[in-house]
Amino acid sequence: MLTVTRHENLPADHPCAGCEIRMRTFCSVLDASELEKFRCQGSTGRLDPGRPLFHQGDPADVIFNLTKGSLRLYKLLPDGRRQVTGFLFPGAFLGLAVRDVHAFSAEAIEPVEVCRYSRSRFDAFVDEHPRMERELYRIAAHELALAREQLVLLGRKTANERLATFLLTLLKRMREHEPGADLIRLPMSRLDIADYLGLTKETVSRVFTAFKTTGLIRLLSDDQVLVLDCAKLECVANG
Amino acid sequence: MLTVTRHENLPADHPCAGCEIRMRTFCSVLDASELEKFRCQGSTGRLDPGRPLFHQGDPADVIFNLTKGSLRLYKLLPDGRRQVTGFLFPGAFLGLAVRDVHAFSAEAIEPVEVCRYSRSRFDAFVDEHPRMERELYRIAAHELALAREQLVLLGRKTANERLATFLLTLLKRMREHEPGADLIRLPMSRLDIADYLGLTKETVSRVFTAFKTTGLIRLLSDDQVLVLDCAKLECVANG
DNA sequence: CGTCCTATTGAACAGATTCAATTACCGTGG
DNA sequence: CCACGGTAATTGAATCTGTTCAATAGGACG
Repeated sequence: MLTVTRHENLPADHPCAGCEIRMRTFCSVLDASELEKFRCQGSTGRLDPGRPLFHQGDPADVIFNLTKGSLRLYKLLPDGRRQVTGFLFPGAFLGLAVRDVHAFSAEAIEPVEVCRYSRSRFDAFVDEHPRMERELYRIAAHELALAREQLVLLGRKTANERLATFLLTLLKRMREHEPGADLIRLPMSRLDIADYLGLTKETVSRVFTAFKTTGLIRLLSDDQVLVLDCAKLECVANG
Repeated sequence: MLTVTRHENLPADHPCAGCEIRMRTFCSVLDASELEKFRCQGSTGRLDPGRPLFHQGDPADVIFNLTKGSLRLYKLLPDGRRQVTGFLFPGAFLGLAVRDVHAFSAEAIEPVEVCRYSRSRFDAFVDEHPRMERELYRIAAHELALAREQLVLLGRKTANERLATFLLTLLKRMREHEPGADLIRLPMSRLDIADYLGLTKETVSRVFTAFKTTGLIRLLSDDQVLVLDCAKLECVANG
């Protein structure tokens, strides 16, 4: 979602003080010591894989900074069909719903650590710091652009194109941290990927196999993908 | 997208002065006479059906208030596949891209009238009126929520569910203006609907026929749908 | 009344799903 | 160290939903 940066000015006892990632989103407005003001009591949270951080419909009175692990965000249909709307990685903020309840659920994919902040105190801060509004707007507008790209993927792309696009997005994210990287880690299951791409886990698996066969990727393990031919993958991604 | 309201304080020579709809979005901050400050020279625009207001990639230096008619917003894949990301109706604002170029194209569906405003003057105004930022954020967050609902539709719903959901959305919009209404006008073609719902025009047509056959709707004409059984339509929409 | 465009309908087809079976992997305990 | 059990991933075959391509019908307009 957004690039991250090292933080330098957190109190030593801060739960995030040991982790090297830090949300850059608010950096222009909010440094880490400012952020500190909104910390909740018992501000650190740990989640085992599969555990929910919150569910759709839960009151959105806390905001989170994901400091370790990864999350899936999803919506459910009444009969249980699931659409994963996104994956979050360390550095991401979540819980910034406009409504007072969450519009989707958030679950840990791997062991997760989050920092909790008081929503009401954060809101009050925003009231007093108008430039924060601009930051929030920027974030929402960025997410909106991403969501619309995903509309194109879900509405018009084939299974091959979907998975290729997905892998390239992850690769691009990797390369923001580590230029030239070609190894993608997939903490999420095939089912998660399928529910993100509007496919079934079987189809995702078959497309992985097809990409292996055609020399686009190599699977080092279920969750480690080596991108062998990035250019060709981009061709596949865009039809 | 957003409810509209009458305007009372526009100059008599304003191109929007004759139309009864007005964007309510900025009402808490911006009244119509304020908005007036951002008007461009030759601020009224008219568009014939099928004509573009702007294309993906065009510089986003003007913002528009749609005062008459309707627009489709869409993105294209290199090979011409199209995903319609939304339809806009009178009262809608558009052109508020964060980037300096548009991320999608906008075309008239019916004869359209827009009011043009200077983007740079508007931006300057926003700089001076922090509460505008909040308004912009609210809008973006709302659109984001809608886009995510559409992700569920495209990723996980069947053709029947998609069309039922679409008709209900339009009906709900109608009923905000006119409670109890059961007649939907469809200014867009079957192809537009198909490209919005991730289907083909043939499938859309077939589902319309199926809905007619099962007594859910009646087609008064190609672009007039009478909803006969709203409750049952809702059942279809949610699986 | 004829033309043009859109919508509808039909029939064959295709891509993805479903259901079922097999394989691979990982941690546990003998 | 290896056998075992459980979970996730892969593969196969049949099926199905929606697409594609083609033909027909319907409406608006000159």
